[in-house]
Amino acid sequence: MGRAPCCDKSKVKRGPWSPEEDATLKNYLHEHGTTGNWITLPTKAGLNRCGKSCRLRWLNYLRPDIKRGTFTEEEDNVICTLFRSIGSRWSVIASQLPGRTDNDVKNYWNTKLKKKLLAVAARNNIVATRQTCDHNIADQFSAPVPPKIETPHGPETSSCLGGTLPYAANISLVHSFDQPKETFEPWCNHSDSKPMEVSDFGSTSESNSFSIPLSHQEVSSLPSSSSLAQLDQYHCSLWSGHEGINYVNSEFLMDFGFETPPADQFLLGGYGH
DNA sequence: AAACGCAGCAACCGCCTCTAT
DNA sequence: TATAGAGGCGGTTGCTGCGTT
Repeated sequence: MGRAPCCDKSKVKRGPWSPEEDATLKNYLHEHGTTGNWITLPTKAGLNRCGKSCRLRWLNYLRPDIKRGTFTEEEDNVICTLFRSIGSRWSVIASQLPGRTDNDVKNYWNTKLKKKLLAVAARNNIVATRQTCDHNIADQFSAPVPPKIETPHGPETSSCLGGTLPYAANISLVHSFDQPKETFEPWCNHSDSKPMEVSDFGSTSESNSFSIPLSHQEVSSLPSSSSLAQLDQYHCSLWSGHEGINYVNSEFLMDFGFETPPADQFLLGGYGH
């Protein structure tokens, strides 16, 4: 027997929100906040809606800090990078893009970015069929070794979608996933690297690392097969750099329907160490 | 002008985790 | 410790508008 639904769907309104409903919800939240209970909120606010629907409407549309409009190239880079590193964890990715919602990021990925990446794959002569080439694709994205980026200011600002080798390929997961947690040591090829916010990613800052905060829930929700589960429970740190890079290129291919590579393959294709 | 196809996006569904009891 | 309810999330659906034929 499954869970009881959160509300009687036959009695609540569904579908697109009217401006009046938006105003009602907005006004109520402005005056009372969520009071910690979305389920009872619609009744209190005088809305004939499911509480989850109210929550979604607020988070994805009515929140005052929502950023609209097209995604910038920097945002593309962040999405590509994080998708490759952590997969389709849209809420985590969105948390690194101020004003963007997980729904926005997810829609953007599904409708645009994925196609762009497929186009890149096509340009690299990657045959996007499961039958022919899991290994072929992995090869294509992990080799040959890309040229080192000479700038002392970290990676160039080229789009991850633009070149023959996506910019995001220059991102590394610094932890060795095979290491037991107790001996976990962030690996970084730059002694002067320090954490920075992903929102700074793509800047010319000398720092070329960033970290992704993970809640306990997020960590525990990782699939058991994911070596990310071995990471520190609150911070999964990533570094980008121009030397000694570990490539995780095959990871994002799972979005194209390919198997997620084994954890140890995260570190394949690196060079310089 | 109508029909059709496609892209974009808002919204829903159902599962998982957390938390209170 | 077990259980139920709520929150949160990712996957998916379906509506709408626009472009093409």
